[in-house]
Amino acid sequence: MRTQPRTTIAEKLRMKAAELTATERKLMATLFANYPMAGLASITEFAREAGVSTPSVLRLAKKLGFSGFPAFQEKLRAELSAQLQNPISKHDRWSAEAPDTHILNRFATAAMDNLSGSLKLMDHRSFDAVARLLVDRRRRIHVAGGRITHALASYLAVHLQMARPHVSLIPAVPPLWPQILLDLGRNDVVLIFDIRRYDARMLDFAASARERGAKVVLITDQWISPIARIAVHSLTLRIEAPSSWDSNIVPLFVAEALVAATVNGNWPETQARIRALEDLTAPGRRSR
Amino acid sequence: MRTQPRTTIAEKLRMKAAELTATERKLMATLFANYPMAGLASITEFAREAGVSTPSVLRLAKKLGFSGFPAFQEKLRAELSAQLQNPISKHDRWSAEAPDTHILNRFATAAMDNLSGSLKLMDHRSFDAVARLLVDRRRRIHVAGGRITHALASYLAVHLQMARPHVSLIPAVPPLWPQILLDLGRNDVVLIFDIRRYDARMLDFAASARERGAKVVLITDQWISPIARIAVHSLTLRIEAPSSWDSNIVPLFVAEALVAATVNGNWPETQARIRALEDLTAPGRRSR
DNA sequence: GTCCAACTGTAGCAATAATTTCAGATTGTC
DNA sequence: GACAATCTGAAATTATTGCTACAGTTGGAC
Repeated sequence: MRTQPRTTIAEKLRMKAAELTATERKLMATLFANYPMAGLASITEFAREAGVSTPSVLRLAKKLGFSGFPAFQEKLRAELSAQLQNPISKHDRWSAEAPDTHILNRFATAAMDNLSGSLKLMDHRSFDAVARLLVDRRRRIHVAGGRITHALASYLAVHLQMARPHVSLIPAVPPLWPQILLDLGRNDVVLIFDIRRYDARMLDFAASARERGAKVVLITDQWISPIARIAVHSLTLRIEAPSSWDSNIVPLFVAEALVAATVNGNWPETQARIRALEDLTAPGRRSR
Repeated sequence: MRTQPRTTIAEKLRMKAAELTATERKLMATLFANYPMAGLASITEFAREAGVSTPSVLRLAKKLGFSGFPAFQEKLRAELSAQLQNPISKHDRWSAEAPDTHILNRFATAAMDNLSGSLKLMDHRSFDAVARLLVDRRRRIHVAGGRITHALASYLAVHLQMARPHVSLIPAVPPLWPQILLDLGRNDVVLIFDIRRYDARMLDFAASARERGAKVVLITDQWISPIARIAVHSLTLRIEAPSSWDSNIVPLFVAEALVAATVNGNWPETQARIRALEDLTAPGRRSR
């Protein structure tokens, strides 16, 4: 006995996702945002919810093989009914179809715990102070990361470069560092990602940067890198994961939040910069 | 904020049970037999199901205080929707001191929504299929990303390299791609991050890779990159952020989950590999 | 630039659902 | 058995939904 229909509408949608049009994907997203309830209202309401026209809903229903909207809706009801009958399918799961022990669900739980843990651990005034440094256009920003965190540093640098001038990524190659240190001074900010398996050379680099007057900002894990003693601001995060390695989701989260804070801190200049950037990227056509 | 309406229709019905007429009790029984699905069909069907006439249904709805059948039905939907709502919303406030409008809290909320939304959008069987490809030691893995997502690709490549052999990062420089394509064949897997502002050159690359027999795997956003048509597996994610740019937290999440799945898929070999790697990293103290 | 194909929304029409009206059925009371 | 009060469903009416036709728009190919 099967409790779930052969192929659910959710599955059909995922299978056909590639061949859906932009409006149809809007509908798909709306439906998934509140599955399957969003599809149980009238076709008019569903369309309005997704911000598309009623015929678009109809076209999607037909694309999925239904004779019309009522048939589509009836299928949704049937699915829901089957799901409600089956007590095992606790709807409070992430990916309702996958078991709790599935790696996706375990990672999702861990990510949530890390995130909420980090926000409690982190001092939001330190965050604001770092954001102020990044907003200040007179300062030069250098972003560094270790072997694992270099990708994060790179990500942050790329985004900061879009938001403001004078941002550079410190290469992952220690022999190149001396010449960078040479030019550091009081107006420089060195933002370092240092997560356990702390790199001794990174500590040396941070110390030298500070000696030369640069402000060192640290993003680290709950075991706290030794660079914290040198840094003017440290953001401490939780990074545990159900795997052999730590999770860098929260560090990325902080990086993105810092970028957003930088952008918000001086929106007019950032906006002008983005415009100029787009003109350079697509020299042919005018930006809309 | 309450998740459950003050009094549900079920409660109202039980309270008023005494003053209901015989036909109305039939309706009540029918509704309870399959609560609340039975009431979500049209008034006609519900009436037929219970073996009464449509006006009787209407009278019951009015007796319960609703303006008409649609209002009654909407209430049922709202109840069900609240019941199905997943418990992420239950998570209490992040950093209690900072206001809700603080960028950290806003980002945290967005990240959570994206995560839960992505897990609904994503097909976990596709995820498993991708994981199986990554576990297979005979295949060569190539990871690619666009301008923004290159950092993610790099992150994934670095971690996969620790877990298994034959992993390479495709450089962010399109002129270098032809020589990579040259060597692609049936045993190659090309894993591409493509998030909106889709890169046309990346599409060409993916198409060429497929022509040569490589398996293309795509990680994309809810607007779905055109590469999806070429890929054997596509993972669709939600990436909206309260900022000028999209958030890459969820793509990173998937990358980490894929690494974990790869490691789990063949733990003995991975473990041996990590040991060997550590010996090479610290060449001075050769073990035994 | 021009064309073509695919996509999307507006507007009007047909189908169905929801509501009202009213006549018949039922029940209990004297 | 007659009457009144209440309940119920058939039929008619109204409101709304679902569907179709068509035309404007977009984006890509050449």
